[in-house]
Amino acid sequence: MPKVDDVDVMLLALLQQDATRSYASLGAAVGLSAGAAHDRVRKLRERGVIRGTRVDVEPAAVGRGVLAFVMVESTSWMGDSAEAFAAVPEIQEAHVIAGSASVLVKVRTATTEQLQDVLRRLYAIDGVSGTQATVVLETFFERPLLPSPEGDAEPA
Amino acid sequence: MPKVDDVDVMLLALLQQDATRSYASLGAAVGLSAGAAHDRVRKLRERGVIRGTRVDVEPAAVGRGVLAFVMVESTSWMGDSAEAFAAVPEIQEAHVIAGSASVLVKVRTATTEQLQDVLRRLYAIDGVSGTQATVVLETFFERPLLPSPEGDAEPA
DNA sequence: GTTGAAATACGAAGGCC
DNA sequence: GGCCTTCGTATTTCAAC
Repeated sequence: MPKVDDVDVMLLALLQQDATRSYASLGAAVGLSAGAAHDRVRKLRERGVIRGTRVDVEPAAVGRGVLAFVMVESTSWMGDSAEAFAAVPEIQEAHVIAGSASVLVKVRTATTEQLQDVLRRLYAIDGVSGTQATVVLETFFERPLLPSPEGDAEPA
Repeated sequence: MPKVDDVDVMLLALLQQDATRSYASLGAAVGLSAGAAHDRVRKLRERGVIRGTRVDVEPAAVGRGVLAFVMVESTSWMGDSAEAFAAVPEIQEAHVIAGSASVLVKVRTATTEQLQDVLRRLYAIDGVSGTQATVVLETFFERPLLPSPEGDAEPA
């Protein structure tokens, strides 16, 4: 199984910024033909490096303007509780963490009342002994993993 | 300025799952022609409801296998420090929060050594008085805002 | 990895409800 | 105003080199 090389990383960075670009312009940016660029991207998809292509939706526009992070404390091992958290649709992310709390979840709701209701449903999960919610006042930024390619890929 | 209606939400949900779908199949899923679906999606982009289209990259494949959340405490107002956080490329998200800490950041690095280096750079930001890092042991899930359409959109 | 050709999808225009 | 159909064009996708 081949590794991700520099050209692959460049393609990934470009596609993280805008996945609607044509393979022709993609190839031109990294010094490849459209066919070769297409082939590389196809292989990145097959290998699971690219997990999918999705639109980025403004949360407030779909009634999810309130963002909060919740530390979920528990009395028992939570490693098998993924589905219990997934059953709460307002939870966008759930991570098992090292530290005093067991699980950290990222929650988006329309209102703080709905946030409170999510906390209630979190308490209802087996083993959950407490929650500590932190409401976000302002999001500085949310961005892709790879840095945007500022200089072009192909110097003379 | 028109609101986002039910059909729009369905389109957004489908495009959050897979933005490579054709407008024809998209339209079929919501009971519209390809042209009408295309028109709606174009307007959603124009209005900023769709902020962009991006590929979802497996972090471990690009040397970002370590995930941590860091609470950044400060002695002064951090509301104007967005660029200072943005200058650290390993920071994927930065949010101003209510509570004892001032800023919550999501960090992805290759190793815990690099995570330590990020903490060092956070301390170097003006006004930062302390950090509290929480390392993620396992990610249960990270998913789009809108629930996946399970039943089809067009019952007989 | 490149080139070239066929199938497909995009994106715009015009008419209809 | 929103939706449908049609058309020209660009893009994808696959073949052979």
